Amino acid sequence: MQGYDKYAFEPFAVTVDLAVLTIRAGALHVLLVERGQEPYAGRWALPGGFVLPDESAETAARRELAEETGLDDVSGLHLEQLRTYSEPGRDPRMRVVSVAFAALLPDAPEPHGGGDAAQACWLPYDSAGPLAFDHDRILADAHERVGAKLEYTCLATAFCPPEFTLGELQQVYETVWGTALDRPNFRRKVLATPGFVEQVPGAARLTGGRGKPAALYRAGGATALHPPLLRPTTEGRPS
Amino acid sequence: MQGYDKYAFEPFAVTVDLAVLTIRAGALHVLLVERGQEPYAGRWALPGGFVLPDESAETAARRELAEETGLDDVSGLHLEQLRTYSEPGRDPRMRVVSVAFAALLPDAPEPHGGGDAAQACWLPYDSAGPLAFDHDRILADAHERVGAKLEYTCLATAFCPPEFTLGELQQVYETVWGTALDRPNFRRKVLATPGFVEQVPGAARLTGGRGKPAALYRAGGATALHPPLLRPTTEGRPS
DNA sequence: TCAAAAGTGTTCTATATACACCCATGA
DNA sequence: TCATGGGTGTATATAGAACACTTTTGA
Repeated sequence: MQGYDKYAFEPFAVTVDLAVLTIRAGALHVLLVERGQEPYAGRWALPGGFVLPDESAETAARRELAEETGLDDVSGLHLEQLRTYSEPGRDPRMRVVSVAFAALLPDAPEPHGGGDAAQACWLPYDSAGPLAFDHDRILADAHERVGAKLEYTCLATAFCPPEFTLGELQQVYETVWGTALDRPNFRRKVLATPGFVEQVPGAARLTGGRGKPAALYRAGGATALHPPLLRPTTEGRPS
Repeated sequence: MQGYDKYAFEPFAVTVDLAVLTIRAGALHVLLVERGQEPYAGRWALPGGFVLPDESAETAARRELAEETGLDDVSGLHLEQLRTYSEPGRDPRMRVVSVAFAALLPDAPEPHGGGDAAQACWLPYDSAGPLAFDHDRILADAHERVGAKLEYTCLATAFCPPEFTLGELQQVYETVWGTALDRPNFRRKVLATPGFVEQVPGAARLTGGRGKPAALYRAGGATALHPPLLRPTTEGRPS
């Protein structure tokens, strides 16, 4: 750690990029902004921005999230640091090191379009065409990470409103993983894990217009899932 | 993304910090360097350094690893990005954003002490007292991450030399997790996972001076472990 | 011939899976 | 009364844990 100040004013910009995910109408959606300037003008990109001098990356990410979504209170939302992307050529203009985050939202309010972005909206994950910069990679990493964490953490409730049915919780798993799950077995697994969910006494909600009203649950205090809820064998997932 | 150049010359330094782990005499060890200057002069710290203008964080980490360990070829070693630490006050001198990595080494050559560091050596993980900066936290995060990845990836072979016995592989798990495992069951699990290890035909090695010589194995091609090799229930591990 | 370490086999139990079935509600 | 979604029960297969046992080597 000699020569500490030698590179102190090298032109490194530090930014955050956010993969904001939600579930709308049974499909995974991403919050994207349309770029107004070169490079990649007119292309979709992940929302993000500079880390300010007195901010941590997490603080900057939460600020950007609030700006882009227009939500009053983003303090309770799940923000997960993915990794940092630092390849020298990832931004053609200058050296930009970007700390990427995944954010999980329960309901999907229409984005303000406020903040920096020219235009912001929710797009289905599958049709989120080629994005600007290396954002395709970041988005794929976010999806993979979230999918993996559903297996061994209680993260799924972050996609749900404060009160939800077990059917809605199951839909989170099915949507993120892209596989169907056996409802009775899913139910047993979830209820057998202490602290995953806790029932709201007496409450019930009609989900599809028809059918028996479903009991409502809240997120419990647990964070880890023991034993894990493994996705149906995909044979050799990436690490 | 307006005002792109506004903060371009804000004094952000980007560094890498490495938690270099190995197993020596059945105990987890960390590579540490002694700081020669303030702040934290005389204290142990994780090796690390600045990301150069034309490097990615991964490249910088590998360069630092080679400098600190004095190894010729660090290209095959496992380097894993942990996360980025960016709290404004983490270095009292200036704004330093650090990308942390965990590196896993098979055998433990005595470090050169070359490169920047005044002195470098291996210390047992448990007696790696209070480190400089937020390096205690980084080291703990590295341990947790490696422990978790042993469960569902073939990462354990990264701690082993090119040819190893199943007993040595088991010792990796036991050392990192701090728990004893049933040898017959461990053996079956490992051999039942295709591509985890492959036997070196005819080769055998005497391990403890006495006893039956153990068959030798090489790391296989697989990266993921299906089904996972879960550590004995610790009830509610962190996410 | 004993201790130590490798390797094999067997039993018991917990968990996962795949269903069949019943319940409550709106159309 | 039928379709729809919620909730319960149960048989079977698979995987994990515990432990007894055999094999091969050096002292």
